[in-house]
Amino acid sequence: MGRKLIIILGPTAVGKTDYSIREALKYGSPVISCDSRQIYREMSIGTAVPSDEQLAAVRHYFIHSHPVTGLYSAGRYEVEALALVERLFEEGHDTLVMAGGSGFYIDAFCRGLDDFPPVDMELRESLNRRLADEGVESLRLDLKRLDPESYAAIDIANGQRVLRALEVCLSSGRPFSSFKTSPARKRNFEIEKVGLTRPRDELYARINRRVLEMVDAGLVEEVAGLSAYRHLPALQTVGYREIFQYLDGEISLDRAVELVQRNTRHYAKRQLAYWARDPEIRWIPAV
RNA sequence: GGUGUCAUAGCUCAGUUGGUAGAGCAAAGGACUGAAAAUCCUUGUGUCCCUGGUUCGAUUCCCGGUGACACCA
Repeated sequence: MGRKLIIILGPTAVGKTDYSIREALKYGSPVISCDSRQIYREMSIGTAVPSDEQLAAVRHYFIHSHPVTGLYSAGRYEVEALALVERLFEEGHDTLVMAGGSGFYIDAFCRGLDDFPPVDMELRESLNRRLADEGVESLRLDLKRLDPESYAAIDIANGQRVLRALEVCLSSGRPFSSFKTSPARKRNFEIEKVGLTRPRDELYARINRRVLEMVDAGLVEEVAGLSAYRHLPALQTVGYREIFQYLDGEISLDRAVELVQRNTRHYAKRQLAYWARDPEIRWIPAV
């Protein structure tokens, strides 16, 4: 019997959770979440994790599984999710269900990332300070010298990208580009990608409504309780940054809600652009 | 009912000494190899309220209409 893994993807608020639970029940599979924010233990309302009933109905992995204080990444997800999937297949599953909206994590899982050296956090912090103080140009010049190939290939207007390439060069003593071999790692199971779609106006209406529901459910309290962590990458998240601004007295609650709605719409748009070029996805209307 | 002000992009408005227009926001399109709900790039959107007049030419000036707002009755 061939082993198969079905990935259910789609923009935020399209209806992945309901659909994935139905699929999981059909195959007797757990749901393996692929969501870069729902993995965090301390975040619930603002990340729209499945409800308690849904979590009780089907076993979920990578929901509330990691602390916000630990640095997470697509690379770690690739390793951890692959190990889990391997184990579940060994235990006798022949069809598994994965669901999530983090396109980069899905790609890391399906195709793999190259092996880059581990990041020195002190180096990253000092580069971040340089980026803030001196601007991108400063980092750009170093990258041009150390790794002209990356300099030509990456988006040099993007400070985060320039910083990443440079930190790999500096910590390894080798050009960032020399690590990129794009191996397209083979997986020993079949992968089927199913994309859920809705008309744009319907999706946006669902997003707007869900943000209001989050506020009713206590989003402001959840965010207030996380203020000690607000500078961590995990909290650089739609729905959290805007509420922090409200709690700081910079904007009204109404304005914060509007911004969360708008930024969530922008996020959905970015997700759709990311997947638009993936020919492996079979798109079906969400119901 | 009278007087005045206004009517331009989806919204808020700027502007054209008469040569058919531009900002912000909203919106749309795109990039992506360990921060990815992050980060970065690109782009418009038009019966200039309607009729008529003056003019080579009116969104701009004039007459009338319609609507909104303010004040006076």
